[in-house]
Amino acid sequence: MVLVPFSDSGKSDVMLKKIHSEAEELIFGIIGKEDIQFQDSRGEYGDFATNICFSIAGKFKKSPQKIAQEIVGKVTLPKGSMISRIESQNGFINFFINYNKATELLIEEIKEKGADFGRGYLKGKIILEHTSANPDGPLHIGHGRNAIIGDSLARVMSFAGYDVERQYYLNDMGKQLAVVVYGLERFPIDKQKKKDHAIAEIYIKANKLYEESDEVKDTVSKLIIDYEAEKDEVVSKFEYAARFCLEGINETLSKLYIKHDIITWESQFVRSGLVNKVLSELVATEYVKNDEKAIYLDLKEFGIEKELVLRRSDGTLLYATRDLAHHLWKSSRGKVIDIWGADHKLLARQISVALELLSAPEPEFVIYEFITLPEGSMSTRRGVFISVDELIKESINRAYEEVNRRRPDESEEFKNRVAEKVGIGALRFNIVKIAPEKSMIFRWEEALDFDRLGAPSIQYAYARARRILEQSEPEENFEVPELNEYEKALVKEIMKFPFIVENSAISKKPNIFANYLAGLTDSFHKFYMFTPVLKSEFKNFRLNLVLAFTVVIKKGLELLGIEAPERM
RNA sequence: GGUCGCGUAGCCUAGCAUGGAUAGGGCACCGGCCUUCUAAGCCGGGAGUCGCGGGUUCGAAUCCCGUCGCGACCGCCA
Repeated sequence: MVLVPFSDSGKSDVMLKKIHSEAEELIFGIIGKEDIQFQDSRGEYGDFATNICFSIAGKFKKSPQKIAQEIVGKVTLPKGSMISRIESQNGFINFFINYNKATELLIEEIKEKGADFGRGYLKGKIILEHTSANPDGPLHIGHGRNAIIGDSLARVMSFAGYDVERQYYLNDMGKQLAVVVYGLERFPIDKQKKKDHAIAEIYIKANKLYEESDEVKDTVSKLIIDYEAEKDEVVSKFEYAARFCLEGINETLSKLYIKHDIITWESQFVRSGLVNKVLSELVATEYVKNDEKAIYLDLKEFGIEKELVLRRSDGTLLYATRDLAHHLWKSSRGKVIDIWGADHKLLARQISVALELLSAPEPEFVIYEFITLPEGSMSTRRGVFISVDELIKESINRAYEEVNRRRPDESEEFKNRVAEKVGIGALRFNIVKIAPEKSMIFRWEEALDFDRLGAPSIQYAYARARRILEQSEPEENFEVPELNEYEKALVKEIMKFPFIVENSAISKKPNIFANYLAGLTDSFHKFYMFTPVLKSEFKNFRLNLVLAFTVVIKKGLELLGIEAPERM
């Protein structure tokens, strides 16, 4: 692992940054300024290392081994250094952290900043769009992946310093919602069911009629045209249906602790005239082509073989055209990030190029691959899908069984409360920990995996730490003794926290953060096993260390939208 | 057929952007640890040609080329 230096070099209140700067200066003092990188080490190789001697071997006409030896021989560690030892081995220069000093500063910083420890200094407004499922039924687990990646990223980026606005783009002008509106006029809605599920039932039935009958197709087309023309009674029907479904969807999202700041309606960009404005601006470019009255962009020059149709020959506009206006609007508010499924990769490229033609900033896309069922792909239309609601229910049930088994004497209230936190946590974590570019096959036993280093294990580490602190409070002042290997490992993991926040935010990979949190947890469980706190001569110091850990792990869980139970 | 993504032990996965020292984990399997801060934990064990072939490099899981397998897309759908 290469540790990327902090982007804001002006801020040096981050421990690891301080230590790296010092290491850098020690080396520059001997060989002059060079482009230097540090990598994380473990075991006998110390805490971190640099391979600088390999890259300058040619320049100095000496072997890396020799250079490393010479540098290490010449270095004198200043008094009070954050580095305790420096060694050369195989051409690498290995550094050992002065834990005694670093730990004191680290814990003091955490106690001073509290939940703000690790907050980044990145600046700017981010418009992050995620979920954006069609209002034709409940979220299925594919939408769930979108929502969980999007929400986790929003949380991490926000903590890294950005001003993040979370948007849900509601596709109200498509065929799907029109079919739902058609269906609502012919079938009674099941009031017993959750709203989005009731809509799906209508949608599936109506869609069957749609596919079987040209007459129904015409009726639905008429609905779309009337909606676009803003006919009052049709508008109210569409809005009613969309809001009805969205209420159900939001209920699901809120169970996952996911909330959007604003909902944008596809239709609002038509109504405002922005879509037409975009169209006429694009028509003025040299890339526009006409073909039997249809208008499209020829983007071959940009490496995109498929033309982007903006207006059909019948004069109606397409989803992509409206989405261009939508993106233009978003980009006027801030830097745009979209969480999109892999099926939208082509559209993402087309949108990017078209926006470039409009002299608008290009959006960034986080593309995630599909979740499929063992028997094939999901489809709301065919009613073949696993809903997020189902997954939530199963996950909480499974969590309840676990709590009940492990804490049989606790109250029902306790079991239910813990089961919900653990169930939702496991669900979110199991999805966010996987890199978005990996396609997944959904298997219940994996989705309901409560094993080591998943969310329950992280939550458990927090609960264990809280249990210690419940029994004794750390004193304000503490002295750092010689640390054992478990304490060192724990301190080192905690030190990385601000780096990981920024790294995860900049690379837009919340899975990096999730994996870090598992590593931090691992170091705590090992510490816990071998390092008594309450019955130790270093009790006060260790209480302070445990306190620092709870601050960081709690914030870490929060950044993944996972609750940290005080007891479990 | 073309474009994009993925391919790491029986299964799942980290690392790949920024090439470095023994490829980290987890599940499953085997063997240990609860009179000591909650065992949702810890310790130990076996299991790997990093899909395959070439190239660049002092050094490749990581970069380049080729190839195979899987997925997504290639609508005047959304």
